[in-house]
Amino acid sequence: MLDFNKCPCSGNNLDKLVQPTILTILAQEDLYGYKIVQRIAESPMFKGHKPDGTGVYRTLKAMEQRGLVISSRSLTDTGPAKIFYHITKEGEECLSHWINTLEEYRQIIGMMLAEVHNVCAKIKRSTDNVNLTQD
Amino acid sequence: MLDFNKCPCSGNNLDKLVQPTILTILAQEDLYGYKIVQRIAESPMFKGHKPDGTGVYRTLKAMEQRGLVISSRSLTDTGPAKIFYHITKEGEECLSHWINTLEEYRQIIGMMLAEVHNVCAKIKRSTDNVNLTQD
DNA sequence: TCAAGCATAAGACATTCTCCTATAGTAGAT
DNA sequence: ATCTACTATAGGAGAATGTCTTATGCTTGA
Repeated sequence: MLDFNKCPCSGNNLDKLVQPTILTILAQEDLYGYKIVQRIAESPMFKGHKPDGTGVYRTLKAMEQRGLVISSRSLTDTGPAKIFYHITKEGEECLSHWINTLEEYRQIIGMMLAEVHNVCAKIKRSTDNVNLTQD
Repeated sequence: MLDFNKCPCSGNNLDKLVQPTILTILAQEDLYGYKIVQRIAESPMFKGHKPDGTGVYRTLKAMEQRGLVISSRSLTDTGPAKIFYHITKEGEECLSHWINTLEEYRQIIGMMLAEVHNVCAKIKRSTDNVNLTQD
């Protein structure tokens, strides 16, 4: 039997939206990787379930190379070394681009939804008809 | 200078939604790979730009292995061999699951949008203030 | 007969994801 | 005192995905 929990139809496909999530977090305050992981976990799309830490650290480094954020080691702190990330002007610009893109995504998903609804309703009707005939 | 056209903030991140798109297409009529590629291209998220054919063919095979669709070679046709795909009961069930998932995605993106809007407005205000002070 | 489009698909490389492991410091419990 | 759990970062490896090139062979029209 098909396990729909392991099917993309049950979600867990919004991974690529981690980047705007990080930018949104950093637009509000400078933070280090570990805390960013926790904040991402709190975001609506992760619902408390932490994303892979390694992935986030690597994403942050990639984002720094692309000039969206800059990092600095914390000097004041005792405890394990933290690497704080600060959003750049380009990062802010990138985030404002995301508004258009997210709006487009929402529209596209809305259109898909309308179509899927439509198609599923048709399927249901024809299934019901079969059942009626059989009864 | 950062090229935002190559940034995910400019879109092209909805690749994983190819599967529900295929299911939606096949829920309406049996079709073969090449035509499916064209239909996907027509879908709102691809805006006329064709997805990679190899990828679609492989996705279809994977979907068949998962029991969402079944294939059959066309017998009647002259011309190059076509492999028609037909949606299964499980495929239809999967598609109906997608309704919930897409609805959730739309909600999540809506929440993200609200937050990004909010944050960008703050950034804009503080930038404006700096400009005012400078003038 | 030549080019363009139809139709499928393997190969190969790049990118991305995820799991496992390693490090090292801190805080609280037993 | 020492042990466990948590904080904090990160490399390595293999799996999964994505994408580009190439190959095959048929059809249609110039």
